[in-house]
Parts: sequence; C-alpha cells; structure tokens
Amino acid sequence: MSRDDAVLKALVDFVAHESLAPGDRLPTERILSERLKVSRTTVREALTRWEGLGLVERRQGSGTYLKAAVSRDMLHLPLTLASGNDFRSLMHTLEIRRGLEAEAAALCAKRAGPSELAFIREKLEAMEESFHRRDGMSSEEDWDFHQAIYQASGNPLFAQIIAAMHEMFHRFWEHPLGVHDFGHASFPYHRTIYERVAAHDAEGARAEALKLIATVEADLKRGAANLNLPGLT
Amino acid sequence: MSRDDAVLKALVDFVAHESLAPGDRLPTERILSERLKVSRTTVREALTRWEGLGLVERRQGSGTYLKAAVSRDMLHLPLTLASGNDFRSLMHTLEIRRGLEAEAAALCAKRAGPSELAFIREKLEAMEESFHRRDGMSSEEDWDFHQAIYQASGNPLFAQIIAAMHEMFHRFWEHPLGVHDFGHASFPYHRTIYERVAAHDAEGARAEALKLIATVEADLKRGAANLNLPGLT
DNA sequence: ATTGGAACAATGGTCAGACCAATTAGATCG
DNA sequence: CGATCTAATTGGTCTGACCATTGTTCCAAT
Repeated sequence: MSRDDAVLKALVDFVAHESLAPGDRLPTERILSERLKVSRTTVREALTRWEGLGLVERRQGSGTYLKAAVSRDMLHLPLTLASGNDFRSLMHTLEIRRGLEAEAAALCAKRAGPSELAFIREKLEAMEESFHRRDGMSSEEDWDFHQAIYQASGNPLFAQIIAAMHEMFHRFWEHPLGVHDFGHASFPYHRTIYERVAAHDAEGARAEALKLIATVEADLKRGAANLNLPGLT
Repeated sequence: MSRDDAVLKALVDFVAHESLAPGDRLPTERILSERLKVSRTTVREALTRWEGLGLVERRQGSGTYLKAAVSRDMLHLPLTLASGNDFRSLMHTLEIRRGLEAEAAALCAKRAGPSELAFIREKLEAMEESFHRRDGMSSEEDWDFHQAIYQASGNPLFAQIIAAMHEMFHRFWEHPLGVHDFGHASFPYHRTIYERVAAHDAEGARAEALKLIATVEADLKRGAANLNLPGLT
C-alpha cells in the first residue's frame, strides 16, 4: 500500500476516533504530519485527494474543514463528463437537474419534519425579501433555498450531485446569457413548492418543482434565441 | 485563481496542443514544472487531482499516463457514498435513479424517433422473451432496456451518470439481498413505459417509470426486512 | 465604552533541493 | 542469443524555508 493511502486510512480512523462531524475543523497539516509520522508533503497529497472528492475544504489562513461524513468503507465515484459551455450542454445539465429536483421535492414532502420545514421557510422568506427589495432574483438566496430542500430530502446524494452541477452553472447563473430578469418567472414556484412540501403532498411538490424548472428552461431558450448562442438547435 | 488550478488549465492546453490520446505518456513532472514555470510540488498537486478524478494514472519509475480524454470544459462529479452494503445507501442510490429514470422516460417520449423506438422495442422483447423462458428477470436484458431509454433521451448525461452508479452496486443488482425473484414485480412496467414512450406521452411515461421504481423499492424493503440488514430504519 | 485599525500569530500554498523506490533501457558477460 | 547486472529515469517522500490569506489581539482615537 502506498504511503498516502495509508495516511488516508489513518485519517479516517482519526476522524472516527475524534468523532468529527461535517463542518468541524481538523488539525493543521503540520500537526497531522507530526502525529502520523509522515512529512507534511504526504499529508498534503492525501488531503488533496480528499478535497478532490469533496470530502474536505481547505481555507488558506483558516484551516481544513470536514465537508462530509467519512467512514472506512466508502465508495468513490469520480465521474467526469465532457461537457461544453454551449447551450446544448447547459440544457442537458438542466434536464438532469429537473429529474433530481422533482425527486428531491417529493422526498422532502414525505420526510421533512418541523425543524426542516422551519429551515426551508426561513430560506424562502429570505429569498422573497431579497426579491422585493432588489426587484430581481438573487442567485445566492435562490441557491440557499434549493439546498435546504436537498438537505431535507434525507438523501445526501442529491446535494452532492446538484452541488457539482451548480458549479458548472455558476458562471451562467450570475448573468446568464445577459438576460437581466433571468429567473423572474421561477419566483412564485418557490413558495408553491414550499406549500406542497409543508402539506406533505409528495406528488404536488414534484409537480411544482417541474413547473419551476420549466420556467428556467423557457428563460434559457429565450436568452439563447436572442444571442444566437452556439449549439442552439 | 489558485496556482494549481492554473496548472490544470495549462495541462489541458498542453494535452490539446500535443493531441495526446488516452494511453499516451505525459512529460515527466520535472519537465512539466520547468515548462509551466512552477515548482514540481505544484505540478504534483495538480496531477494528484487528476489522478483522483481517474483522468490519469501514475506509475513509479515509468511515468504518468493519460487514462481518459480531457477537455477544457469538464464537469467533475465526485460522488462518495458509504459502502453499498447497507440498506440505507442502496435506497439512496435508488432514489437518485428514480429521479433520473422518470426524467429520461419523459424526454424519451418527447424525442424518440422511429429508429430509437424500434431499438427500444427490440430490447423490450428480448427482455420479455428471456423472462418467459427462464421465468425470472434477467438483470442483463433489463439493463439493456433501460440503457436504450437513456440513449433515446437525447441527453448523454443520463447514460453516463446511471452507468457509473450501476457499476457501483452491480453486485447487489445480481441477487440483491438474496431475494430470488427480485424485480419480478417490475416486469410489466417495462412494457407500459414503452407504450407511453411510443405514444409520445411524456407525463405518462414519467408516471410509469415512477411505478417501476416503486416496485423495486418495495422488493428491496421486503428483502431488507427479511434479513435484518444493518441500516434498516 | 465602542470602534477602527495596526501588529501579530496561525494556517494553507508554493518553492527549492535532496534522497528513496520502482521501473526501464542498455551494457555486459556467459 | 539470452540472461543478468548496471545505470539512468521517473514517480514518491522528506526537509526546511518563505509567501499569502485569515483570524485574533490589543491599543489608540473618538
């Protein structure tokens, strides 16, 4: 077994022994290197692997933070998709998102307890407040709302997959295709999704989520048509 | 942009410029560090990322070899989930599959042309024939049918994501949880999905796909209850 | 007492150079 | 010609230093 694989195994044991949870900060690289009897270089190589797998986040000047639960038997699925930044690829990712968003909303309606509902409602109201104040969608508050849904779905895979796709969307989400009022049409569906979730109406929540993505899709198509974007079919 | 992100970008350009194909050997770390004007440490950190993503393979004493095609716009989906051995993880993957399966079926109904429909029908009949001959689901023909659906969805991401997940819990799909007639209940829905797709009824196809996954989920729960599997809630 | 900013310490990021371990290619010898 | 030893190559690890960013502390001005 190579050295830094051993380090990763030791790190798993360490996290288990100290019962570290997502969000916790792990020891500094220097301390780890001393405690595991390897050089800091090797520790860094191992942490780089974990960072690539999304298990850990490093912040210069601050520390290294656990992003997800780790256990000894984990399966890593590095999925890399060749996907351009043209309109067609963007639409493909949106279709994936539609499938996941609908399912996440349905599961959320089934499983969300009072505390999860309160959290979602909080994010919803923050988004609505921001919308009325600035007369437009805030991509950040919008993202927070959806993340709350994914979290309450009880299935961590949703958040993981969508987070990875969101990164791709990110550059477009800021000023997508130059359309200023992008996402305007999707606004009301956030509340309807919440209402269906709060009523524990799984199929209703699924339907509202589908409507929301449909408005985004329409906006995207409109923007692409205006700009003659490459890949437009 | 952090330094080794820049290195990764430069590496992509280098691979493109030299038109390197999978299997080819990249320059040594020392040469790369010199050519990219960064330290070998930084080059190694970048290559470690690529290795984690399965894009590259390093062999000590030999060199670093390209394992997959790389392009500037790639979407990396680092999925890590607890070993598929427990019931909860298996259910999580099934929930993801439900979202994707439903969406793929709907898109397929919208877009499948005559040739795609004929291909799906071929797979369906092969599956049905195998079912009646051996009086049981054949995981291979079943998989072929679903893959045909994903292909006809017109979105390559579906096939890629699901294929990766399928590989992950392949062993369970063969004789999941020891249930012998696993998947028996899902059999009739393959034909109903096909019928809805052939009728270009997107929402109907989505509904049938949801029903199919529901039967699989029920089978899974039944098997787990019988075996007192860990992770059963 | 509060606030603002300046100095400082801690932490991840990068660097240079050396040596180790595995592999490969070439030279050598039977 | 073939097997074997040797040396060069290459990725893996180590050390120690310095840089860039962040968080904290503490003091001065208000």
